[in-house]
Amino acid sequence: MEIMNTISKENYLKTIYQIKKPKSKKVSTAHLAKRLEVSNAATSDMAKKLFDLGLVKYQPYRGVELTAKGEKLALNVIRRHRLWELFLIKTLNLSWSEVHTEAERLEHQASDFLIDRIDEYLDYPDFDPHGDPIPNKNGELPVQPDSVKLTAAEVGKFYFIHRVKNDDIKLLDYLTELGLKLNMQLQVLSRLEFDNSVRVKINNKEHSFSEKIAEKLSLVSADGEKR
Amino acid sequence: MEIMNTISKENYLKTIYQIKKPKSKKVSTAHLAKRLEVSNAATSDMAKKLFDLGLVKYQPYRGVELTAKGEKLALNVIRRHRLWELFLIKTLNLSWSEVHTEAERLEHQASDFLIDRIDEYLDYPDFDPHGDPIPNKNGELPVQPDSVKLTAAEVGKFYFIHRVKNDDIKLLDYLTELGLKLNMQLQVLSRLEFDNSVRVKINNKEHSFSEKIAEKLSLVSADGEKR
DNA sequence: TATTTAACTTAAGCTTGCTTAAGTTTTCAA
DNA sequence: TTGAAAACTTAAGCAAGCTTAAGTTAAATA
Ligand SMILES: [Mn+2]
Ligand SMILES: [Mn+2]
Ligand SMILES: [Mn+2]
Ligand SMILES: [Mn+2]
Repeated sequence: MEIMNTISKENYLKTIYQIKKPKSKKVSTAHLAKRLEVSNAATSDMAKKLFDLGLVKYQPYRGVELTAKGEKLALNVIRRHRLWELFLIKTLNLSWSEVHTEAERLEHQASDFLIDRIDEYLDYPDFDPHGDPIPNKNGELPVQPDSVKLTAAEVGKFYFIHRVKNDDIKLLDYLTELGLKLNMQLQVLSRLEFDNSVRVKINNKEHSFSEKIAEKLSLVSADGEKR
Repeated sequence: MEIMNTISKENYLKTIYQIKKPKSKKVSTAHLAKRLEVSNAATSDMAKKLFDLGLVKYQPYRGVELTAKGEKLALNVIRRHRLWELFLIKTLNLSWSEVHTEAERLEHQASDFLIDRIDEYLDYPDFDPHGDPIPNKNGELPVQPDSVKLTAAEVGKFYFIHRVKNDDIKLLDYLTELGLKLNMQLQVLSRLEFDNSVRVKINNKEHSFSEKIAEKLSLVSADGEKR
């Protein structure tokens, strides 16, 4: 078993990394299948191949887990994805959702050389346009600031928008439409007990977000900073 | 037979377009095979598939020729390639050969939307970094200026470097090393009858190019222009 | 024009990454 | 603790894009 690096394998590794929980790092093949929109049979099959390549631990009926080698490759795909996103936003000024869609395909192309040049052009950024951390070329993640989800933010306090989960393109488009951008300041006005929706003030405009949306927004405290 | 657009098919179409002569547009499967570095059997096989898709005319033992539909697709791949090249040169300042290698892979990725945004960013350029014409989104090529190859240029006259054939990366690197850039002015000093090598002056430095190199350089007359 | 050789195609078979259908193994509720 | 249901895997098979080996056709040459 030698060599690898196909688009399909890269997507499996990346997705395993994205799905895994911090504690139990095991990912069921069925869960993987759902995310990748392929049959369960296909993921079982691939699990065996990735195992033979030393990229995952795998025991039938017990799910997969990335090995150190597999995780490094996964982080490299993620790095490529996020650098492409930031690069396209900086140069072509695309929107959150547009950039994500393109990066989904470009992440598998581009040599390491090109990615490093993009990294250099962007001055070695720590975060991508959604606030997601960008692994460096050694696969190390930048230190992340303390953040809370909007669902858990304190009423009355001021925050900066630090990260927007980009697993749903519709949401990204909606937030873009509202004029929301990363690093904007935000004040939590109130939280409705009935449905856990949150009222916030951004740029002197008030917005109400459902719990489902609030869950996707991560904030860092703006205490002692410019208001 | 429906749908298409795989990386492999795009490369076949592009290569057929690149190989074909202006008069007889037929391309032998063996010639294609050599250029694509696959077996003859593989190109015969693919010829049938492209025929079934209505992208080439093909009769066994008679070579292939692009249909209008096939040519349009080929030009679109070429458009994507050349816009990527120019975009990467403009933003990241890569060299001729670097940019060509990356574009070779990126040409198959990127949505039409992204390509149009790159086109817009570059202000709808007519030529790529090697002086190759960039088809517009309808597959139309820009009007090309009258040019001569350095092999046929007049001794004593002044020209601008208009185009450098980029089918050999080693050559591109060599020319880059010499400091050659597109649109530079050049004077033909002499031509040696023995081997058809040419002496030229560029930027007040003299260079001698073999016939093989001179053939790769296209020039436009600099008459009546700044010297 | 006949025959040899070069050019090209077809046949058979491989790998990758899928699918559906037919097993297994786990899990969980009784 | 047991058996039905859920979760997962294996088997068989397909399409794409290759390969090598065995034809076939066309071209060149005598
Ligand atoms: Mn991907
Ligand atoms: Mn992102
Ligand atoms: Mn290509
Ligand atoms: Mn070019």
